[in-house]
Order: sequence, then C-alpha cells, then structure tokens
Amino acid sequence: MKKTKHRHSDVQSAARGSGNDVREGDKTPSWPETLLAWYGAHRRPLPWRTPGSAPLSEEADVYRTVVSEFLLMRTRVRAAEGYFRRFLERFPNWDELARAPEEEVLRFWQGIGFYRRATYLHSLARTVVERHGGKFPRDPRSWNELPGIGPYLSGLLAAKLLGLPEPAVDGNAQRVVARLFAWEGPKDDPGFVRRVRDLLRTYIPPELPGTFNEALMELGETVCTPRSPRCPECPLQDECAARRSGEPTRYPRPASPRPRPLEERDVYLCRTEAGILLVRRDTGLLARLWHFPHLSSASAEAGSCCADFAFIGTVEHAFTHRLWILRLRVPPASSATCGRAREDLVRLLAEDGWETRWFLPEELVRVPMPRVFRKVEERFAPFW
DNA sequence: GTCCGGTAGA
DNA sequence: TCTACCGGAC
Repeated sequence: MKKTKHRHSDVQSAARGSGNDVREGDKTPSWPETLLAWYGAHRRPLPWRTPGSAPLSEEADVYRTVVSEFLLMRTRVRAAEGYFRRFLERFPNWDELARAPEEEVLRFWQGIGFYRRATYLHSLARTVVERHGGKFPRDPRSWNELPGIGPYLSGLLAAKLLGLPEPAVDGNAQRVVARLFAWEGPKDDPGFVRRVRDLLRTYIPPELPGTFNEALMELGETVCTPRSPRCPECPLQDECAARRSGEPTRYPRPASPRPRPLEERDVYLCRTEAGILLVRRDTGLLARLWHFPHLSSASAEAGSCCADFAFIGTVEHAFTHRLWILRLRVPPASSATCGRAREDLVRLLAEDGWETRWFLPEELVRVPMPRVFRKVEERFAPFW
C-alpha cells in the first residue's frame, strides 16, 4: 500500500482558488482566454477524448481518460494511440480489466515501456472494483491510496472530474509556462514544477479548468514543441517572453544530463524438449516481463560452464539510463557439455533471484516481453 | 548520438 | 529531494 504523498493538499488548497485573469470589462483577452479560443479551433480529436472536452460524467469516460493517461505517462501521443485502441477493445471497463490476469494486461502493454504503469493500472482497476463499487472514487483524499496517481494525474482528474481549478502540470505545461514567462527552470528541479503549478493556479479559469489544462498541453504538444516551436502559429506569441528573447528554446533549461553506464551481459538460448527457458522478476528493470536468461558477463565467466554456450553475435540496446551490450549465446554442440552448461546457468539464475519457466516456441508470441528481448528472439529463432 | 516524458520508493 | 524506470522522435 502506498505511503502518504502530500500531493492532494494541492487539490484541496486549489478549491479556495486565487481568482484568474478574466476581468469583466477588460477588452484585451488574457492569455488563458486566448489559449481557450485557440484550443476550440485546434483541438485534435484523439481516440480517448469526448466531444467538446465536456467534464467527465459517464464512468466509461472516466475509465477511458484514466487508461489514456496511464498510457501517456512519459510517452508521446503518437506512440500511445494504437495501444489505447487495442487495450480498450480487450479491456473496455474497470470490471474487465480487474478480472484479467496481470500477464495478459502486460501483453497489451508490451513494447511501449515503463511496464510498471500496466501493473499499477491493473491494480487500480481491482481497487476500483473491490473497494469502490466499480466507480472511480470522487473524493480526492482517497486518491492517495490509488496506485499510479501522482500530482499530474491528480490535478487532471480534480479539474476534469470534479471541476476544481487545479492545474495538470505535465512536461508540456511546464514548457509553455517557462517560455511564456522566460523561466529558465531547470526542468529537473522539483521547485520549478511547483512554481509552474502555483502560477497556473492564479490563471486557471474556474469555470473551465479541465479544458484549460488540455489546451495548455495541446499547445505544448503541437505548437510550443521542445526543439522547433512554431512561434508564428502560436496564439500566445505576442505575450511570450521567450519569443521576445529571440531564443525560445532556451526555456526551460534542460535537465542536467546523467551518465549512462554501459553494461555487458551474456544472453542464453536455453532449449530442451521442455521448451525455451525464460526468466522474470518482480522488481528492477523490466520487472514482471519475461526475459531471455542473462547474466553479467563477469558472473558468467566466474568459473561456470556458461562459457561453453557458443557466441553468435551481439545485440545493443539503449535505455535512457543505461546501455546494454548483449552477447548472444546458443547451446554448445556436444550434448554432454550442453547439459552441464544448462544446469550451471539455471543455478546462477536462481542465485540472482530470477523466476524461471519453459515456453514452447509457439508460445513466445503471447508472452509479455520488452523490445530488447524481441530483438534477441529474432536472432535466436534460427537456432531452435 | 540527444532529448523527451509522470510516479514510486528510498 | 533524488533516483530508477522504457522506447521512440529528431
């Protein structure tokens, strides 16, 4: 169960509101009004959007919104669209999702990354069904107990579901605000996100908080883009401090780069009459997904028979925070050597805390597996 | 190659 | 408050 995160105090304090920039009799529209007008004309019809950005009323719309937002965490709209359609077709409501086995949910998530989102969403569906009668709770205080609902999604739902004047601060909103006011950031400073949220609270129109949040994010996605902003098309160009500066992309300052350690690992095709050996674990990188068994090249060399597996080439895979060089190994030619090497491998995997299971080759297509091991699968296929 | 993007757990 | 987590676009 989740710990207290202090995030919904934001939602509650927002209810007090600090007004907005829309003043009666003011002839010049404030930028939130300009933004809303632009959004009315440029809103993209995305598969999870209801017509006219109406507040969420039907539970089916709440479900679709939540699913789409889980898919969109740290993920672009274009990448998420196809996943959303397939996911909704198979899991059309909280009940179907809650009933499904986790492995099937992960299979629909495979390839899009950040797989923990899928297990959180699945667990969220079960909580909604078992503890809230199949209806997403309307009390923001109870959101603390829900997996996968952080400050952004909490703000989004507070606005869209409850009509509270609460900002939904994603990367797009941060960028648009940073440019509008020429705030440097840096983006990886938690204080920066807080300042953006505080500022947006003073501008968010109390009558249309959900639409305003969407509009801000839409502008960031389609016009105020990270690298090549289309300033001449921007409805806020006249009030944008970054544009006036002549260097809009200087805002916000990018997060400080992190080192990306290189890891060499040996990956094994382990094939018997029982099938092909795959492994998984509950935590860490690619948690809950199936992997071809792999060991750090160091531990594989440490006096084991794994070196008897024949090297057939390498696969490289870049994660954001690390780089993998995988050395592909297939069973040795001699069957005696093969048995010994296999026992050695299974023992070392168990010591590393991996759960092991054998799959028939035709079963692999239905197994949730990340991109990197689909690449490996392609290279191993000729050997089974 | 470099940059982009929310949440949880520590 | 910091770090781990994935894959795709440019």
